[in-house]
Amino acid sequence: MNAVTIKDVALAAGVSSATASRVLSGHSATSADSREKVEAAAKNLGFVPNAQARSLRSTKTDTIALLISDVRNPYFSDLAHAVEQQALAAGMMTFIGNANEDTAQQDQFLAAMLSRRVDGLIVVPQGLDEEDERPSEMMQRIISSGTPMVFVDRTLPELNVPSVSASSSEALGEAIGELKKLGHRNIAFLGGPAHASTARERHRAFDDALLANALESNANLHFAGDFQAESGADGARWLLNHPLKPTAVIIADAPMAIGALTVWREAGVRVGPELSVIAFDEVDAMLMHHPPIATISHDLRAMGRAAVTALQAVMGSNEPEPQEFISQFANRASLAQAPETTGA
Amino acid sequence: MNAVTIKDVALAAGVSSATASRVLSGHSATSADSREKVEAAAKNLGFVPNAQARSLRSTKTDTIALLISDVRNPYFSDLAHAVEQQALAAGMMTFIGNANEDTAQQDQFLAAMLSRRVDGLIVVPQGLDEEDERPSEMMQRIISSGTPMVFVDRTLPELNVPSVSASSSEALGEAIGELKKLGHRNIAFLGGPAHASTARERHRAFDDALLANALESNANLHFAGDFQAESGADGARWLLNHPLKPTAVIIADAPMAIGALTVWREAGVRVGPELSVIAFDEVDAMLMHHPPIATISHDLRAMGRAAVTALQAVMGSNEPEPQEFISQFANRASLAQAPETTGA
DNA sequence: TTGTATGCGTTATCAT
DNA sequence: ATGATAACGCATACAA
Repeated sequence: MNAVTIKDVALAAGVSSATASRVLSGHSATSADSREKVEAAAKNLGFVPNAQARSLRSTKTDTIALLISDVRNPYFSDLAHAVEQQALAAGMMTFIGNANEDTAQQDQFLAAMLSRRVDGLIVVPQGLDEEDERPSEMMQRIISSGTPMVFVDRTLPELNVPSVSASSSEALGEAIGELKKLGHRNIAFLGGPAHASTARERHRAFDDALLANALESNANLHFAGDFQAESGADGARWLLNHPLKPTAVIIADAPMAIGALTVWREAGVRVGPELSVIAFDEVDAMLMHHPPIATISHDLRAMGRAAVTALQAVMGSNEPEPQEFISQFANRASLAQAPETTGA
Repeated sequence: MNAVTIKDVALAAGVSSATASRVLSGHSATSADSREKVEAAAKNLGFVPNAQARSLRSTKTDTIALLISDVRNPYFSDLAHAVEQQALAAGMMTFIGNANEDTAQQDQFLAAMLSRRVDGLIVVPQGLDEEDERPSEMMQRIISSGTPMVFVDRTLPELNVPSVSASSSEALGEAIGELKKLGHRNIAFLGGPAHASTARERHRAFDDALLANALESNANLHFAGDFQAESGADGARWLLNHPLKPTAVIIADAPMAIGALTVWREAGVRVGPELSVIAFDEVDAMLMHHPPIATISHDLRAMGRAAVTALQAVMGSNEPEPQEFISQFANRASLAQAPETTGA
């Protein structure tokens, strides 16, 4: 059993617990002699400092929390990896939590982190409450607690929390331009849930891109999903039955794209020749698909790093500069000439 | 700023901090009257208990740690998700850590968890030290600290730690049987690193399955990778240049499979007709591939749940029953008749 | 440079 | 059922 405290170490080293503490935390001045003795004793006894006691006293934990909305979405696990590595380099541990696209789970994790007095929070926020359209009580509690927090990927504009996000306007402009050049006119959009800022941004950018390319925006060509695979499948079926027979489609995230592609495969729709597909998020599954799916993606490593940097600024009570990353369009074989149709 | 402690709550409620504590932690008997007052005051002041102080005193954290070897591998993020959900149901938080297939990172995370006095550990262990073939010092320290720990997925046989693992013998038996029926004789194996027990188990089961199907085992048909994509790519090139011209291949995990499939695609090798492929781990990318890749997989949700249950047994100082999950073979279009060859 | 003493926020003990 | 008080393990102000 582990009951070895700093007192035991001090005793074994023949010094006071204060000296032992000073040696082990490496701060104030200590003599070479005591350093040697204390370090030997600590190693000998297998001393593991109690982080609870330490940070209870020093009011810092050297730990940040990262809340993502879906661990199983490779997009977010990439982001998590980037954040973790960057935080590690800055000497901080990262607690990764999963909201599961659910506000209640988000709040539970945030409560646990608040209770554990993490030094800061990096959050992919869930949306506002459906009923009263306000941020969750927990969000407000965090803010009034003064715990440093930044948003990453998504944001809640009404909250004035520094955010690191991405802009897909340019990429979508390129993408739609390419589709138009190939002869597509009816382009559908399988979007995410309106409560996610990224979903709204992508939808808006889609409409803007149509406009910029002198194509008509048609609300009937927008399907509202929820960023999960099942809703992508629903969207795929919706598209197959659509009276306007769209020849191209943009899909707002990878899980939805996977759900949709599965349906189209089963329905015998040939992606590329019969239906041009562009998906947000460049994950393995997009590249393994035959033909490879054209994607719009961002540099998640950079976003993760930027989030940590922004958080550090807040922790040092500086105002971080708002960061926006520009998405990239990658053209691939899933785009092809629009098939001849009787439609517009 | 958040400086509201239980004392503030007690003061506002007009009771002692002891009573406030009793109400808020829900244990001992309290009067309906004080319960009401304390809860009101706590809510009012936005009281968030300090978990550090709490567990410093109570020597429990209601928190377990889960160490996986690669967050970005969907296999492990599925496992993480299952563990987290099950732990949540049991009232425990989960700290997820990432070893990045690296012993040093593993040990760093374990040290942090030990220092934070988690109630228990669920670990996908990295292998033994390359030089002295012994478990890392940190592993030994954990064991001698008496912190409850179970291994999941992989194990270290020399350590006598309860483990939850999978057996792929049956599934590989079926898989190889199917390949033989299709006329394959030279079947290659792209394996994982010998330090991972799962890699050894899969390799052994592969050899056994050849034997059981009256096929010859040939060490030259085994390629040693490291479970990462790049080594899968190397393995794919190795296979293309192999003198025996294998017509079928088993790949030990999803990242390696993705690396390999990418190489074969670029080399113009038609998976299925020209090369039959079976991959461990059923992830999206395997199903999106054209043709869909036959897989051998286990029920990760069940494994995750079993790991939590086993850990709870250890925490209650019971010996958990060793658990072994049976892998499933899923036949798919990536298997086809062996092409005519001049080889054996 | 080192030791003594105090406090971080909470819960357990021992009274009442 | 409740209150006063000590204690958890560590870091720091102060004194020496």
